[in-house]
Amino acid sequence: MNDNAGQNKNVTEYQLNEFQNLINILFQCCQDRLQYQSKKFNLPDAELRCLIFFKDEKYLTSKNISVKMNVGKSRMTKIVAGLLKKELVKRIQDPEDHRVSLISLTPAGKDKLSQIKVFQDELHGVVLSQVSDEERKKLLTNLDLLKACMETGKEFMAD
Amino acid sequence: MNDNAGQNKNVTEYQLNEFQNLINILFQCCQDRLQYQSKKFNLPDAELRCLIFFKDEKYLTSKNISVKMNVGKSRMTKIVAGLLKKELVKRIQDPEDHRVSLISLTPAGKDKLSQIKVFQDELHGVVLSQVSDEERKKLLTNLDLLKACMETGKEFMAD
DNA sequence: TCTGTATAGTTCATACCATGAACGATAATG
DNA sequence: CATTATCGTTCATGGTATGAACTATACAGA
Repeated sequence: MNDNAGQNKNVTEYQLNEFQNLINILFQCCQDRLQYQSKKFNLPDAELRCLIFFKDEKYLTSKNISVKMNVGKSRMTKIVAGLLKKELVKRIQDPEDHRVSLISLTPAGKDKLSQIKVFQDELHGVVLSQVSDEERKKLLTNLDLLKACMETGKEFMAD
Repeated sequence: MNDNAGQNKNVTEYQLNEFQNLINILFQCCQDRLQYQSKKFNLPDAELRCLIFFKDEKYLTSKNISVKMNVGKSRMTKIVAGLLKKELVKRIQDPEDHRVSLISLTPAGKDKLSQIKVFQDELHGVVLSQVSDEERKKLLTNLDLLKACMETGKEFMAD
């Protein structure tokens, strides 16, 4: 194996171009969606994404979310500040540790979140319903495969 | 058709979740790549992407690139300024129209561009070479299908 | 108990991404 | 020639993100 050093084994020039092209388009679609929903819900994207983590959890700490969102804590301060100002979340002090504050959704926040969820489900439902159930299964399988491929690609980016 | 109003025809809850999950992961992978190559080539992402358009064209105008990149012209001014300062591109006045300036790569810019291309080809080559040629073809077909699905999804976002 | 040491969170400086309005200069058209 | 359109710059604004410095609290060990 790997006896053709430098050349990507078997991958044709055509496949490479096609792949790069498709990935770029797909990526752009995702970005367009983020921008659209950000405008639709009148919420900066980071704040919107933050809200979504409350789908599963009632209380989250700032640190907590910053890990999930993969941003620094200083950034997190600002995101939470934005949500507080819009009164979509509220915060209380953790009675067991005065360093941390527990963040949770206000009723308005819950409402917003459910609207977002409906939008996303509907949109992705529309996208998936373009094809038959048969093809859908194949599509998901292939996306899963692609995920694995890309995961491996990350090792290539280990500087 | 469409006799189950509201409900996305046939799309199961499981498929919906799986799809959203996969898309998010894939999107994140793409973002990670952009960030990595931006760091690797010591170039802001926008400037790097700008450079790539010179793969096919020798001369481009500011307006020209701004359309390709889908950004406003004021933004373009700044991106080009960054590349000029780094001496990766140079500009000359269009002799036929004094309003426009023609932008082209310097030798350093050509060099940078070719390095970027090599990196991207290698990375995507690695990703694709994870699977057999057979699967690769299926994968590309499915990505193309997904592209079409998403294109249709855009109509859903016609506010 | 006192003393590091670790952690949560804020503030500030910096840099990048992107838009939109206002503006000067230069075509192009009538 | 005057009007209109286009190219590009500048400026104000706001969103995304990092990293360093700092405060306050918690905790573990001498």
